[in-house]
Parts: sequence; C-alpha cells; structure tokens
Amino acid sequence: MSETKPMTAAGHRILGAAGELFYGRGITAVGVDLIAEHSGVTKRTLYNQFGSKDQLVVAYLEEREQRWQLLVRETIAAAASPIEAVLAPLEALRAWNQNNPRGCAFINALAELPDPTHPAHVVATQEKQWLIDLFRELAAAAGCSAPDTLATRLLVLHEGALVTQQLSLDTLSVSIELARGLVRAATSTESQTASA
Amino acid sequence: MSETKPMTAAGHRILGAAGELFYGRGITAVGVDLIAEHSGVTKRTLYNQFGSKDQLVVAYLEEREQRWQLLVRETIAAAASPIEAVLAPLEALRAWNQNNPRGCAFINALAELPDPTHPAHVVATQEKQWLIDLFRELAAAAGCSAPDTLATRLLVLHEGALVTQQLSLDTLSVSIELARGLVRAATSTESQTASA
DNA sequence: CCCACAGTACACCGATCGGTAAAGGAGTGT
DNA sequence: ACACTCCTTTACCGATCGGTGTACTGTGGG
Repeated sequence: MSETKPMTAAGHRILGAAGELFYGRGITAVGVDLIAEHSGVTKRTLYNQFGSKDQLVVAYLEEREQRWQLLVRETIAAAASPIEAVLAPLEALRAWNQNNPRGCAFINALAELPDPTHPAHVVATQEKQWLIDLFRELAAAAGCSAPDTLATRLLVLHEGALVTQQLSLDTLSVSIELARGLVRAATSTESQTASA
Repeated sequence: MSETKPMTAAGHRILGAAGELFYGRGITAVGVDLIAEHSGVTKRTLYNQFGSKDQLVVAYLEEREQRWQLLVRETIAAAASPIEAVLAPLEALRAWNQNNPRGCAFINALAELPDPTHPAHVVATQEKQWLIDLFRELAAAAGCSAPDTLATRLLVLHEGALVTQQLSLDTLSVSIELARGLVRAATSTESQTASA
C-alpha cells in the first residue's frame, strides 16, 4: 500500500524508537517529543515524515504486522507436516515472545484506541482477521472437516496465550499442547470433535 | 481493606463516571477534569475523595473486581454440579460481556500501565491470580486429578474469549463448549487428558 | 552551478494535563 | 452557638500535549 515509499534513514530511526516506546510504555502515554528525542531527530523531521502522531501509530502497527506475519510464514514453511503447520502461529509465539514481553501490540492498541473509525484501530482488527483466516486455511489444508470451528478455537488459544504471557505462568506451552490435541482430533478420520 | 470507608454520594458518582470513562475510553486518555464534569462534581471534590488520579484508577479497578467476583460467586452457587461450577467463570462472561463490550478492564489497564510497581498494575495482576486460583480450587473440588493443568487451560480459554470478544466472532460459546469437554475429560475416572 | 530535498535548530501556539489555594455555603451532631 | 464534614466556586500553577513557522545547513543529482 504505502510501504512503496523508500523511507529515509531518519524515518527508520523514528519508526524504531516509536516501536519500542509505544509497545513498551503505551501509545497514549508516549508523546511525540519523547520519540523525537529517542530517535535523535527533530520533531519537525518526525512530522515531515509521518504527518501526525496518528499516522505514526498506524506505521508502527503496520511495521509490527509485517514482522509478525513474516515470522509466521517462515514457521509455516518450516513445518514438518500440514498438521504441524496449523500450529505454526502458536509455535511462532515462542520466539516472538522473547522480545515482546508486553503482550499483543494490537490488543493493547485496541485497549487504548476505542474509536472504531481510528485508522490504527482498523489496522489492529485487520491483523486479527488475518490470523483467523490463516488458521482456517491451514486447518482446511490439513484436512480438517470443520475448519471454521477449529480456527476459532485456535484463535482463542492464541490470544489467551498471548495475553496471559504478562503473568508469570508459562501458558504458551500449555496452549500449544492443548492446540495440538485439538488439531489431531479434528483431522483424524472424522466423527467426535468433543461434543457438539 | 479500604472499602470500610462509607464513601459519600459524590464519591459514588465520581467512581461511576470514572468507571464508564476509564473503561470506555482508556485510562490515560481520560483526564480528571472530564471525570469531574461527567459526575457533576468539582475537581476539588474529586481530589478530596480520592487524593490523586492514580488512587482513583485503583478504586476503579477494585470496584470492577468486586462486581465481577460477586457475579462469579453467584454463578458458582447456582451451578447444577461441581463440574458445572468449574465452568462458572466462563458462564459468567455471558452476562458480563453484555454490558462490557470492551474486553477485560484489567488487561486493558496492564496495557496502559506497564510499570509493575504502579498500584493499579498490582491490582490487575492480583485479579488474574485470583481467577487461576479459583479455577484450581474448583477443579480440585470437581475431582480433577491434575487441577493445575486444567486451571491453566481454563484461564487461557477465559482470557482468549475475553480478548477476542472485541472482534465480531462469538468466541465465548466456542470457548465454553471447548472448556466443558476439557473438564469432562479431566474429571472422568482418570488416564488420558489429551497427551502429556 | 544550482536546485531540490532531507534534516536541524529554535521559537512558538492553544489546549490540556494532574494538582492546588483560598474562601464560603449547607447540613449535621454536640 | 459551636465545630465539623462535605461540597462548591473560581482561579491558578508548571508541565506537557500535538502541531506549526521560519530560517538555516548539508548533500547529491541534473
């Protein structure tokens, strides 16, 4: 869409600083002055590059979206089987969470920007839509008879693991283990998927 | 703890307005002036009652915590069996989400207030600790052989359902259905709980 | 050579932020 | 009558908010 713009060196630094600060301290709590200072750039340059704070927030979310989706795709490509591929988004969280201990940036953004018409809000919801669509496609490719149901279940597990990460418990392993059982059950022959 | 204070009429109005505004628009995005205006109260009164914005945020979270825990306890008391009681926190979300479409106030607060030493942060994490402890007790009371594992799984499902509620999908029914299967499996005789 | 462009430096804007000062009105219990 | 608490009004504080204007510097390409 708009990533065709080459983006200057200063632009990258701004986006990098904005990423750390927005994710680490919250979007509303971080001012443009702080971002400019952390990226060693004048506020004027920031506004020349991004136009407004809102647009910078959108760029921040889009950048994270790209990195995350790339990681997921790589994990899918490295999966040993179609069944393991369904679990790839969950498995990708293992590495992702190492550097992102503050939960899901999109969920956090939704918490801070309730206005559904806000462009950043739209980006965040689209990301989740992408994920459930991906789960559905992977489930179908793995031969699941009810891809919709499995995809919704996996999305719940995914978000649950993400959001409970901030607590000390190791919920990711539990979620993956549980998800693996669900995928196995949903792709084996047919019939029982744990009640109806 | 501190709810022994009777709290004046103005105090209740302030807390009510703060609840709606903080939950609906985000904590950082809402200023004390706005809360005072919405509760028909002077800013001076607000500060006489709560001392600071941070303490008001804490009071806001504690009030929600009390309401939520009360609802959960009522749902547990109304459960038809110990096994159904384990699902009570999930079932309670059915009614709760009607009036709280913006996800979990505690998770949202954690997203906005990253500082672990912030009193509101502490309240939010304590709430989640309460929930997983409750799940464990309920699981044990229902005769589950591995209450820890089941509790963690149910917590993931709970948080997943809560956070995906903001998207259009009806994930709550899916989560409850899935949770019911897990509880049944974990409480029936013994052996297989879907791999180890 | 010269122009366009990216970036800097710095001052400035109105608005809002969380929080306070001082003084007084209204109701209650003693 | 008294003091006490609750709440009000109005004004104010320094700091920060997102955002702009203007003039200057450096650099690279035609």
